[in-house]
Amino acid sequence: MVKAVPRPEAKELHTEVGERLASAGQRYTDGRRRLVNALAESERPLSVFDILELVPDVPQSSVYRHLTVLATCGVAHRIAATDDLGFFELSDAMSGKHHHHVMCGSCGTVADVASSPKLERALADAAGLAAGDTGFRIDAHRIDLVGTCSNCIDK
Amino acid sequence: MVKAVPRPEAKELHTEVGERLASAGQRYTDGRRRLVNALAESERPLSVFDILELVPDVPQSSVYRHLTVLATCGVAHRIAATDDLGFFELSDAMSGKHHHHVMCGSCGTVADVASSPKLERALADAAGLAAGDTGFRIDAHRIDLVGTCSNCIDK
DNA sequence: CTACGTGCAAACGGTTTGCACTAGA
DNA sequence: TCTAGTGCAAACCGTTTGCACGTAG
Repeated sequence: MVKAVPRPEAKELHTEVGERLASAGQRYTDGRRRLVNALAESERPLSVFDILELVPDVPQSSVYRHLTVLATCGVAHRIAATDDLGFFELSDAMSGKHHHHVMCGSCGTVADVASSPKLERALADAAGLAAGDTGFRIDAHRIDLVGTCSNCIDK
Repeated sequence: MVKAVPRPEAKELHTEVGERLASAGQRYTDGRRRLVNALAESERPLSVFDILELVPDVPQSSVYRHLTVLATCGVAHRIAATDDLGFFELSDAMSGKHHHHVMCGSCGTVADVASSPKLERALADAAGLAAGDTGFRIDAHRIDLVGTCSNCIDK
């Protein structure tokens, strides 16, 4: 089963988001609040299509604009999916949990997976090696497990 | 520095690709051969734009079609980039090396990074956990280190 | 000879943007 | 009041596809 990732209290979350927006010279409007709620209440990343279903009275273009703004403030971010569809979720700083993703290669569903200290340690080592090899400064990592969801296995 | 990932001999590679295509009822034509060469000779994944520069006499639509066919045969595959641009590379089965990627969040450049036994072990554990948590069957994994390339650091 | 491959140009679809109007602080 | 937000519709751009011709096997 997919476990719901624990989120901070709704009030706390909105305060935090409001502050982040304010410090970027942005307002926390109703549409943005509803969008944040949709992301917070979902236990998995949402596509823009999902969001439009959950918040039908916000037009597409606004959803994209809001997501851009929220991403700039570090509130939300886009995750790379298997296909061309973009998925969005609240960032680790908001949800309070560092995690990775597992995605279904068949239907494109994405779910969250908690990380582990062991994995993170191994990743830190890998990042160090990569930095030496390539001259990159490594800022973050992304792990996507690709598989088949229980739904698609049945078929 | 980015190390060139060792590839099998050019002849071997083309033989292998030819066989894979044949068993899918596909022909190994000149355009496809040139495309495979471009991918094999590059030490990093290529965007379609890159490919069009390297193989200018193959039209865009053919590049996409070839990539689709090669992906179906397991010869090449698309990797998820930070932005919306698609990058392609020969699959591990062709290059003989399992590896991951490091990508520049600023300019989008992607480079290859070798994996390590330690990292792979940690990943296998993580995959096991994820399978239990989510009911997914895990088939593959993808690690992308996100950073800034030496070129962009200088700026 | 026949099915698959190729090239062109038009279509597609997710995302972005220009513009005129509204509303938060 | 004054700047940022919003909604609509059109533009964008990477990718896909239909069709007629070419070519590998």
